[in-house]
Amino acid sequence: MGNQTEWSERKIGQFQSAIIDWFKNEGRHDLPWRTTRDPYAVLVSELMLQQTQVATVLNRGFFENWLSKFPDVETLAAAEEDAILKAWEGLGYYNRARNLQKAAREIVTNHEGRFPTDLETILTLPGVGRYTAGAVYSCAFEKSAPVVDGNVVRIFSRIFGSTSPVDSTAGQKQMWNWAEELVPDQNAREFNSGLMELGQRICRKSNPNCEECPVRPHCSAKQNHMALDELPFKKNRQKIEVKTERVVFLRDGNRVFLTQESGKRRTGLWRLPEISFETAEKMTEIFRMKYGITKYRVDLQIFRGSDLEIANIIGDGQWVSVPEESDACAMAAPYRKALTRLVDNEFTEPDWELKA
DNA sequence: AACCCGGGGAT
DNA sequence: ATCCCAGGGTT
Repeated sequence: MGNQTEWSERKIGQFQSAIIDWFKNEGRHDLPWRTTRDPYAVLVSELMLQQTQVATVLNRGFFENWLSKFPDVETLAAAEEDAILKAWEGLGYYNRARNLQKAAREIVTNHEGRFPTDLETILTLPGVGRYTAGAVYSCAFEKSAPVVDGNVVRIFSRIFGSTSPVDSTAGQKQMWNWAEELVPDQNAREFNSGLMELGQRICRKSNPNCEECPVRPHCSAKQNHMALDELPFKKNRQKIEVKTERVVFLRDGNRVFLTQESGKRRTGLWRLPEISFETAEKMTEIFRMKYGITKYRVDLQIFRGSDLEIANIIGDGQWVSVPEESDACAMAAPYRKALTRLVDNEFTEPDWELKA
């Protein structure tokens, strides 16, 4: 398999038209980021959608909420970090929110507040890689640039029956070469959006709906009866590690003690204070839950503490009122869930103790 | 090239 | 329980 499709101009044109027509007829044109051509709004959507499913952004109103709080680059550039993290709470990959603000600040200070209109300059914005630059360029400015996301990778690997690993530099390069060759000069927005939506809804990871696929005649994997579920081929699967995390629930009346993350992970977000194994040994465990983060499977254990243990808490913290101040704190999803449940139990059942 | 960064939807 | 999602940045 070389770097070119070896498709004729005529076949390429048929493929492009099939995708564009399918998008025009079957695409979801009501998605909030598709009813606008504001490049800032499109950028917001693309950052939110990085490694995040459409349903997650859509169903919880993250996009609309963000734009209501930060309607333009000037507002976002001037916003407090606490506010942007709170608006991003639950989406994960919180550096995306910080990068979005950095990008807004660069547009304000380096580009006179006007969103850059050429692909190369868009690509220089923080948090914007080749995919996001191409998506903004084609979807907001309706100009031609290739995009390769997880959907496009899946479609191309099946269309071209490619078994070379996509989680490699060579495999990625191949994908981008195909995208460059296939993206049309006109209607790049419809083509790129259609390609991705086709991957999301028809050319799915498992159980693809080939019957309704507009490019089925062009699909090498389908025509050659290859196992579609095994494409795209990947060589490496990540190994999961198990970790135990011990945190403390400190309550004083209607206030709880929280600390702020300062490492590389979930930086700036508030959490239940972490304690050592030795400190935890002297306390009573009241609640336990499991959650996954990146490559870890975390067993989260929550202990009841008193003011005396604050000296043993890692990092700086402060007492916050419940629910007023605690609701305003940006917290990672597991701690938000735990706190909600802890507070709920605490104020309804004085001597509760729950470990499952 | 390998690794890190969250959380959840779907199976 | 596992894969993977409208990826990008750092090492």
